[in-house]
Amino acid sequence: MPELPEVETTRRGIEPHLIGRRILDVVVREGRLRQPVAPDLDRISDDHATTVRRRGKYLIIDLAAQGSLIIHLGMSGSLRIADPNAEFRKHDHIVLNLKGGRQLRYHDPRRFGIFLHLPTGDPLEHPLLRKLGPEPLSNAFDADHLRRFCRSRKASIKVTIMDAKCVVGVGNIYASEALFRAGIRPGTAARRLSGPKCQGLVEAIRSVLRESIEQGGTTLRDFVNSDGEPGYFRQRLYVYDRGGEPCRSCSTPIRSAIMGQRSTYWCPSCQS
DNA sequence: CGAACCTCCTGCGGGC
DNA sequence: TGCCCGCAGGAGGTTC
Repeated sequence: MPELPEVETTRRGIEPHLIGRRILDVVVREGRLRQPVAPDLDRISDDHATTVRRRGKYLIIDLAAQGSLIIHLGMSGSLRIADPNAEFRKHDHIVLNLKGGRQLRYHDPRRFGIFLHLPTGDPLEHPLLRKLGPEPLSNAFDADHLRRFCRSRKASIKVTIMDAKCVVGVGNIYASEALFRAGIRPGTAARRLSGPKCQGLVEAIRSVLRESIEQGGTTLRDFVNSDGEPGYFRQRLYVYDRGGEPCRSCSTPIRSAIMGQRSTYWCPSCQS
């Protein structure tokens, strides 16, 4: 499931194929995503991308003349650079034919993703992006910010760091992993986190995301990069999806519970 | 405002 | 072996 590292891996993969490369045409094979895909998406034909950015888990492709594209991979989405002669797979929903004999394919079995065209305006001001919290790898995300955000929260720290208004890009996998690194139990009330604990958690979130990006993200089932390859961070997960298995640090069985309607994992010995 | 819950969808895996 | 059921999950929307 794409979180920040997987989206960043995708961004890095597609960027060199898109910048300055003319879009010959667009084919929407299945437009029923989380929001309907614009039926006139092919009006971006003959245009080209000037930048490929990421904001949280959203990808933004700025076009030279026709505004921008906002793409979210949802639960099971992926963007791949493909050979136009390669057969379509089930769930290849949107195809951009690029000059130079390549295709960008948006693939999304569960169709929780988003593929929007904004003809005009700043994509960062779009309602989906406008209220997002700070980027975890930016200076705006620090212990002070986290502490202030947590202060008014009755919810657990795990649910809190998954809230995009607190910090973007931290999904279910990295929430559990970051809390393990920081030695904080996921069920701890957010408002009860001390300053030093907030500092440690900020650093843990940053390090786990950075390292996962270096490994090309985490592949549990669906995620592949723009070349169709999986990410390799899964083998570095300490707690996620390891319920009942021995902690990789102290051998205590990893516990799991549902928090915020999401499966959550922690080591009862390493995290207090 | 925050918190809890619902919803979209398909693939997979457990159980029988 | 094969079928069926339930679950997984990002995040906006709804309700209280």
